[in-house]
Amino acid sequence: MVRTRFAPSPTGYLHIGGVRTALFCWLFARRNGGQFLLRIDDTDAQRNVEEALKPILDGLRWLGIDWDEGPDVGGPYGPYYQSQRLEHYQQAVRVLLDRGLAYHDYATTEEIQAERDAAQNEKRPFRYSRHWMAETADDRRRFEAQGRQSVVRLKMPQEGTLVLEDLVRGRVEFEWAREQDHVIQRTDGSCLYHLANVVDDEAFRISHVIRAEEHLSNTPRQVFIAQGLGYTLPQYAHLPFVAEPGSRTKLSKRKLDKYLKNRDFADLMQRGQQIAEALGLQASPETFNPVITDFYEQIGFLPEALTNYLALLGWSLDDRSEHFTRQELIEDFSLERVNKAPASFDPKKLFAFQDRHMQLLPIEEKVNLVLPYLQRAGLVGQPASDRQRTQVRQVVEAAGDRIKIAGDILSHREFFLGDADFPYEPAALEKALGKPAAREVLGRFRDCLAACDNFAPAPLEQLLHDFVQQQGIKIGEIIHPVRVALTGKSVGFGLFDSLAILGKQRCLARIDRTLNQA
RNA sequence: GGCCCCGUCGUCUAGAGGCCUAGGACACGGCCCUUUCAAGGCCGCGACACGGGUUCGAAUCCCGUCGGGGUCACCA
Repeated sequence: MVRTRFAPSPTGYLHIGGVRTALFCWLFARRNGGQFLLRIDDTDAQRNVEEALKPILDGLRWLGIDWDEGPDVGGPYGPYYQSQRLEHYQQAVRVLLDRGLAYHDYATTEEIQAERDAAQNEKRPFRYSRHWMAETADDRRRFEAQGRQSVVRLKMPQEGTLVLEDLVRGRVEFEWAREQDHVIQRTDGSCLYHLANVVDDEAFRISHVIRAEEHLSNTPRQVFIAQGLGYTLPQYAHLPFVAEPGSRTKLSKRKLDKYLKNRDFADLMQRGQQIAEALGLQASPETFNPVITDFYEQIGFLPEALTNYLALLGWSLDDRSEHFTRQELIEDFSLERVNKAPASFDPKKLFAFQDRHMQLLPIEEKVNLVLPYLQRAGLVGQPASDRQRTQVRQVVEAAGDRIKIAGDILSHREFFLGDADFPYEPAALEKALGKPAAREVLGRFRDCLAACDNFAPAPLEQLLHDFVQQQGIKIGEIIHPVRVALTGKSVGFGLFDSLAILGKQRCLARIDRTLNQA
């Protein structure tokens, strides 16, 4: 039975690289008819775990990454919070101690540091001298009489080689003698991640440990613990990490300022901020930026598009398949086809995937997607009236592929504002209607419209062409002024669609308002 | 610095000795379509890090060099 797990710490946000790891774990489990579980690594938690966990669980759910066991759903091996599993870890420490694979150590932090510094000065690799190692009860009493406190350290082998068959990296070798005597239990009796991790993976019957590459160097000590405890080793698969845009360095939330200097990244950020602003969202860059999953949910990305993009970041099926639904991903995913080299995050390419997925979305689904944005911006009532819904549908249809993300509907807000309320772009107004002659033409066209009683796109187009011919003008001379009069903008979707959506009364009102502008 | 990992167009990648004059996608540039903006179509630009081997033949195998990254906590 394949069982994989994703083990987030409750940090308050879901990092895009973390999602990619979770996605691969999930895909692998689903592909193989196995289970995917969530474990919360909160051994070090200071803050309110539930609160800090919420954005993470929400993000995973939004992406359709569901878990069979874990928070909210429970499961037979729970609890799934490390903070509630302390006795398991302490029990494991006792076993390691009994078997002579770990020892009580009474060195102070300063003493360890001194050894480290000495090694540094002599340019040799640091290895703890075990000077304050207590292997007998007598030793312990002696050190404790000095007022010393102990931690428990791993007693790593002094020789030999560990050969690891990693499912994505292949054969990897480590020399045991290079490994440190890591602390597994603190002075206060609490346990450290590596120990907890191994104990839980066994307790949860994890068959495949799929995690980011940064854990590769940690694997030997975990293998040592697992073997010492008599566990059967899981299969390991170390994924390449997601790197910064245009770099090979690991993507990190903390370097936001640096990423914002990247043009593509900044563009995405700006696009998001505009939407946030229109929604009156408080968008602190700390929690609202393209490194964090929530950002995409907020501004209206399609979860399938993000998933599709992320899956291709380090994995591919062949030399041409790019578009995958979630179901196709499940069918086609395999660890054998995961790359070894890190892949850098490309906001432009992500956007291209979003574009493609959006284009394939049926119109009604698009309407459903977009409606909440208009409602939150106060442009459409809640619930929307039939008339409003129809209008939204018309706008969405006319906008076509111009709506790349759901929040983009807000850049067509003029259709939902009063005829006297929508703003004009000053430059557009000046360019299209600055000259008196242009205003005269617009006036004449207004009369034409007033006489028209079939306000559908096709007849309107005919009407305009007839008008152009009669007046002996170029089509651009009328089309641009009309667009500005109707929408306040120099760019937008098809003019005849705009006219039809607004209807005769509103078109005339808007043209009159424009003509009355100074 | 030690150890470990990685190295094909700017980016994501295909490639498991001859199918490679290295394919696809995003981005970029040009043209076409067009009332603007998108979208779409066509064309173009553009890479095997370097040096040695092995071989009739190497992006693919071996060695070295260089470069990039990860990791070396009483963090996870």
